[in-house]
Amino acid sequence: MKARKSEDFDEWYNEVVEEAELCDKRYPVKGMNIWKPYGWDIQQNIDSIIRDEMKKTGHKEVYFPLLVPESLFKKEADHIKGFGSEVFWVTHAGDRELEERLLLRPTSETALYHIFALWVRSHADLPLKTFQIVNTFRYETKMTKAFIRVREIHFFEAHTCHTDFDDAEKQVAEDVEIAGRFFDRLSMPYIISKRPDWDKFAGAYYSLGIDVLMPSKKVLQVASIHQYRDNFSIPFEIKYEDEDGEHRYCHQTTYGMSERVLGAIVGMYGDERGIALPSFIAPIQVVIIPIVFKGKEEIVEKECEAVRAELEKMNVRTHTDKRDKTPGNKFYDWELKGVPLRIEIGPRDIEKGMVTLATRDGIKKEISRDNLKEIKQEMESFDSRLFEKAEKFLRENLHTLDHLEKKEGIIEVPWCGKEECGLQMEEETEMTALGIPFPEKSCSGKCAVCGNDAKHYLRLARSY
RNA sequence: GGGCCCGUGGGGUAGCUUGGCAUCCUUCCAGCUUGGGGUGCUGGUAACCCGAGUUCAAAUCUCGGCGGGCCCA
Repeated sequence: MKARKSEDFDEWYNEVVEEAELCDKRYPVKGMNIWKPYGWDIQQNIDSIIRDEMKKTGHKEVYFPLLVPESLFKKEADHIKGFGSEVFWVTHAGDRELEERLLLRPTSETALYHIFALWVRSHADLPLKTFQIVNTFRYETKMTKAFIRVREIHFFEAHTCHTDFDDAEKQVAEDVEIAGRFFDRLSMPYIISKRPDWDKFAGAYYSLGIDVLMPSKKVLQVASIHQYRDNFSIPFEIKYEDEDGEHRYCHQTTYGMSERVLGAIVGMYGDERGIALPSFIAPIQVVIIPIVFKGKEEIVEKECEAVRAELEKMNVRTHTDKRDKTPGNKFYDWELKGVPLRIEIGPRDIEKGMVTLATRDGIKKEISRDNLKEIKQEMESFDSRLFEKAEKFLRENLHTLDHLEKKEGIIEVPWCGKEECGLQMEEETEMTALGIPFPEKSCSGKCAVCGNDAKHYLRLARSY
């Protein structure tokens, strides 16, 4: 690594995603990178967390087509207004112009809801809880950045339909819980904010944004939860017959996340040596480095294999690095790739009946060969150290103020709730309004702009 | 949306002002050596983003495209 994380985070980030072999940025279409095997492995592990959560909460996995006819896309007015300028169009097949243009989904509402209208007939069909993990496309005009702003997005989206607003609200609450468990697995501290009306999702009644704080002290939105009310069900005619034979429109919600979660992991836990992975998603949780001396190859090799087998039996994902490189070289390699734990086995260890353990965050100790169970415990404490470090950073950079003041990180200032005051705060601080804290935090001060009684805190930060 | 900078082996670079021979480091491959924090030596593979123009001659000058990075709204 050439760039230093502590000095130039953005440059460090650009370098580390390639050096750690997460992606290859040389594909000749802007904003479309290649997932390398190691990076894809990690992303698959992240996906499996949310897939498990979805299944546990009664969502069914679906997979809808990539192309959406123009006529469907145009059904909800705000939605087109929000996404219209960033869709990729398919206009030709061979050299014949298509009768109706097709677009690559920037998100899948319009594709799904046309069909939901056919699936939902009666109250017995509700709630309808679905999700899919697909690629979506947005023509970003701003600067692209690996995993953080891309044009082909690896997207998780849950879509639900409900009998009424209250039932949809329950879904929003469940989504908040799911997010909590999801980010816990990743040892990742986050904040939830109810987005201001001028910044909610195109077509939503309201939006909750989940943000994390990157080392550059800019926030990164990693997930969103939307309450649509009947904004989509009316134009798409998603109706059901209730117990009394009345026809009613559904209320809907969505929950979405992307590979930005991986971007956040890279940014939040990495250091000058490379990335660091929470053990739950690390493709390799323990790497074994044989310390080979001439004449003792066989003993060392055997011992490594025995340890590997024992760890595998404990369901620890283990890899032995048998490459013909010096140990120091291998240490740097695996640190770059963020492997949580490293075990070194050499003649000295074998004599003593020990193995040498080194954690990715720099703790080195010996553990008894007969007590490899400890490894599980070591992984857990590694994960909690990751969390504590990131949590401390978030806490230190979240400032609750009683007046408007430009600060690094996230600020919370009293706000009367009027759009013009909010917009003025954005302008004066050169920050983006994230919204009001969720759950709501009581605020008794005076609006930092107009001086009237404040209704909420408004959170602001510079953002990616 | 507005402005600025940049594209040379896989990665990082020198050369460009003043047109002609493309430099060094690293990675990679082969061999020996070494092996508890980037061993050493020998040999090898490998590059001027694309297109057009100027010219006897273009990495170098001009225009366009594509790609990358930064700043401001």
